[in-house]
Amino acid sequence: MPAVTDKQEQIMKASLELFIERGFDGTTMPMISKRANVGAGTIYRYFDSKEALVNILYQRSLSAFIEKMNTNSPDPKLSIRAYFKHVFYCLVLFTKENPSGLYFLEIDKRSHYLDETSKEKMQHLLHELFLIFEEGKKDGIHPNLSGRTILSIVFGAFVQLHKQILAEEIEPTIEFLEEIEQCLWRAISVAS
Amino acid sequence: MPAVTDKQEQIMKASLELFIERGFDGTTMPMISKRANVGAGTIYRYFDSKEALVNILYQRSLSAFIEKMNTNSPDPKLSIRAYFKHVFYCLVLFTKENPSGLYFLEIDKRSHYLDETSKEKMQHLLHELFLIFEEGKKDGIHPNLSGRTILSIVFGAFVQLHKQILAEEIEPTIEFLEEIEQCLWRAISVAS
Amino acid sequence: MPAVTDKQEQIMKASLELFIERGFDGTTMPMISKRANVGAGTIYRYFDSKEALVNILYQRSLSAFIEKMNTNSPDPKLSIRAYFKHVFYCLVLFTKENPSGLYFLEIDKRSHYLDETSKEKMQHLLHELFLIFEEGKKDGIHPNLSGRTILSIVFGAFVQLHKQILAEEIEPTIEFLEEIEQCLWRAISVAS
Amino acid sequence: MPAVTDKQEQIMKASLELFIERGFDGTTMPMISKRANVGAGTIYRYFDSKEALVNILYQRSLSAFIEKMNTNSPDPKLSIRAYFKHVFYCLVLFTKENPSGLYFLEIDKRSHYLDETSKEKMQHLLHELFLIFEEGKKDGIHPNLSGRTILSIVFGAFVQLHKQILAEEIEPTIEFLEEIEQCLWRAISVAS
DNA sequence: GATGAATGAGGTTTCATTCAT
DNA sequence: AATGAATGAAACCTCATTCAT
Repeated sequence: MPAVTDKQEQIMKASLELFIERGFDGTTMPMISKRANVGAGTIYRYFDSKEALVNILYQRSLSAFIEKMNTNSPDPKLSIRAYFKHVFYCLVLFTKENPSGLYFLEIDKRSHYLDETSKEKMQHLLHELFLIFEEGKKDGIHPNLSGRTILSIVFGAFVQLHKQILAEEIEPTIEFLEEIEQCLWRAISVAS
Repeated sequence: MPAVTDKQEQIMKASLELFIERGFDGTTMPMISKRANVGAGTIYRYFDSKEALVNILYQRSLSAFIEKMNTNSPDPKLSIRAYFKHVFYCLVLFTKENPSGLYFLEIDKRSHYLDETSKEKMQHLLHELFLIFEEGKKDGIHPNLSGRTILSIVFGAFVQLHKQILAEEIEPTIEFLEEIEQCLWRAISVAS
Repeated sequence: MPAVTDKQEQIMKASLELFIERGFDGTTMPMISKRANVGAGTIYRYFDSKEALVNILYQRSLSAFIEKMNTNSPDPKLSIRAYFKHVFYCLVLFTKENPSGLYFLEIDKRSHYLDETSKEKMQHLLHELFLIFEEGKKDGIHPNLSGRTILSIVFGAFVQLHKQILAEEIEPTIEFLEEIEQCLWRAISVAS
Repeated sequence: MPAVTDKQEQIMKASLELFIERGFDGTTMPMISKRANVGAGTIYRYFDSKEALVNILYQRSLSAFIEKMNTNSPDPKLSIRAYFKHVFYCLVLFTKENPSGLYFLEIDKRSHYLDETSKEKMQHLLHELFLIFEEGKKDGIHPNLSGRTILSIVFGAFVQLHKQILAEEIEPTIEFLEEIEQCLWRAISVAS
């Protein structure tokens, strides 16, 4: 990924925030340019179009998340419990560093503004996780839940909690996060 | 609520579907009129504006859901476990009868197109449920989770699963639903 | 060709005039909508885009001209002199009925806004005339001039004269036109 | 006229080419700067604006043409036939040395981007030629054609032929040019 | 009551021009 | 002197809404 200029960073930050607040179609280019403190035309020096912008943000968020997932990852085959904890705290750290980035994990894959690359990239990540959780059934994951189902439960719950946190209706203390992690593990595992 | 004409019904059905598929801002009035097989002007005989339309749909969905919740409701004070099951199957039934209606349960309360009435109505429903789940801590609900947190987990997971079902990536058999209900209960309760 | 509504007619008239006065790129949609006394959006009910508009006008002008050429056409094989007179007075009549239409005969075939259909249609007309004038060499057309050259001379001169007439610097009396016709025939024929 | 720097020359060459290919309004400053291999800002070191640029080019082309016309010019009063030949070969030489410059001889004098100086300069040249061809009626020029008409025929035909040559649809051999010269003379003269 | 043609405000995007480097 | 990033006015086009039929 090439070096990113100052203006470009401002534009990406402003866009992400606005896409969270108002969605893609509810965000206008003038809104972005105003929030980013740049001229309307400047956005087009860095991004071909509004669609190109959202797709680049999407793919960047996804890449950043994947990179975090691959860093210090425990082997899921040794302990799915440890791996789940890893996934959970990746989500936590990712949202902490990049409070608006998580938004992209919840966009419907069929969104009319995502291009093929974006869709495939997300599909690929999900598929890898499916396999890992399927495999995990040997080691504590509830055998009646498919990998896909597990991901829906965990991501769905996490994203919803994150929204509450952003809205400052919930405060994410360390104790709270530990509680949630156990709670989601209980959901998808067999009692041990 | 006054009787609802045929055309009005077509318009509401088409709007709901489109709002799910493309979001509020991504849906245009011409799209709605075409899908509903009515003239563009006809929509304005029944709804003052696009915003009025989405708010009426939102409030209708909410009312329908609340009515279902109040029908044959077990007393949460007698058994929070039974009450939770009731809530869960209300969600299930509601989405079955009204596959697009659930969308409105997930709209961010800060959505720029919701009016005060819509927001308050949702706030009111959530508050009642908060109280019930808080109370339920005496009776099996995990004491470290706030009512708000519980709702986020349950709704977040449910909505995400529902999306997968709509996308036909998961099939909602009776066994599957029972499994999910237990799974979510495990998440929010203390082991018994 | 389908019936043409009133508004559509106004738009086409205004566009043609403006394309003559200012060229395609120098004409803006607001200019057209103002001259045609319609809203900016109305133009798009009838034409997909500015490019579609100019191409439809181009092809309509060409068709109208071709139709005029095919009406009461003398056989070029019998007398190329008579046929040339026919071509000349087709140009005259066409520009009289449709003062801006002639513009389209002079647009460079490589214009960046003409689509393939437009280019081919013009190419086809020119090709037919080439052949006729080539053939006419047996019968008075100067043998050293190619059909293409003849057309360039005749059309080039005619269009330039027409511009002067539009600018009211020349008055097109009947005598004047007869003079021009003879003058252009002298140019392309061998003295008889 | 001041010495012309290298960059300035590149810019003028690129502009002329593009104005021919795409017209004034269809040519953008970025296109010019790219074709001229200079920065966008550099153009503004040499020319105040896009309009100033086109007017300078216009007037330079005109001056160059006038200078060529005044060099070795035969006296039109001695032989209008010789003078016509001179004019014709001035056009030929001028377009050979400056293939895009001729473009400016055909621009409609009412072009919205020409300034008063440009229009007057052209008007002046045309007026001088008018007078000469009017005078020539004593000496072979057809008495029923006004000077203005004669110029329209000759310039119109010439410019159209030049376009075909640029498009490489006609090859301008010496024989061809002689033919054309005679052909245009036939058009505007009385048979001798 | 129902329609869809018409509108113009406002959307996305381009481009002539400026100015810090 | 030369550059090209930055700008915002204005381009093309869309769409919520109105209204004559």
